[in-house]
Amino acid sequence: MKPFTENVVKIISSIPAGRVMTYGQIAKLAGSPRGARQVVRVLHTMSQAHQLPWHRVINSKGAISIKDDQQNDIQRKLLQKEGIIVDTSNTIDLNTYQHHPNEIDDDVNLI
DNA sequence: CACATGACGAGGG
DNA sequence: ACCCTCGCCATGT
Repeated sequence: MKPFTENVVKIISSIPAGRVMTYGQIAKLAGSPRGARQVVRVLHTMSQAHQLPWHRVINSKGAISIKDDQQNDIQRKLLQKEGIIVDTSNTIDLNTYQHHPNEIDDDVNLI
């Protein structure tokens, strides 16, 4: 597996339940700042074999991006099942749920 | 090598 | 805030 693809797989695998990351954010961390579309490709090709939490990846606006209605529905339900609130326009509040890998684990252990 | 693909994203109207 | 266009780029064929 090529480095970029491998990085993307690792990053996506590391997203905790109840949090999300954006395509662009993942691409940047994986070493290709403008490679958001490559993240999409990785999701298509590697999701099954690597059992990726593909549903935790959304677009820069915080919205679920899948066009197919049924798949879109599945993603929304998977996210809600993890406690994430998805509003009526299929959007999630990034300030609340976006995962930033370098930060200290939140909530519980803050002073 | 040329070209198509794609669950994107930034910017402008 | 919505809609569209255009640039983007790792891979596969």
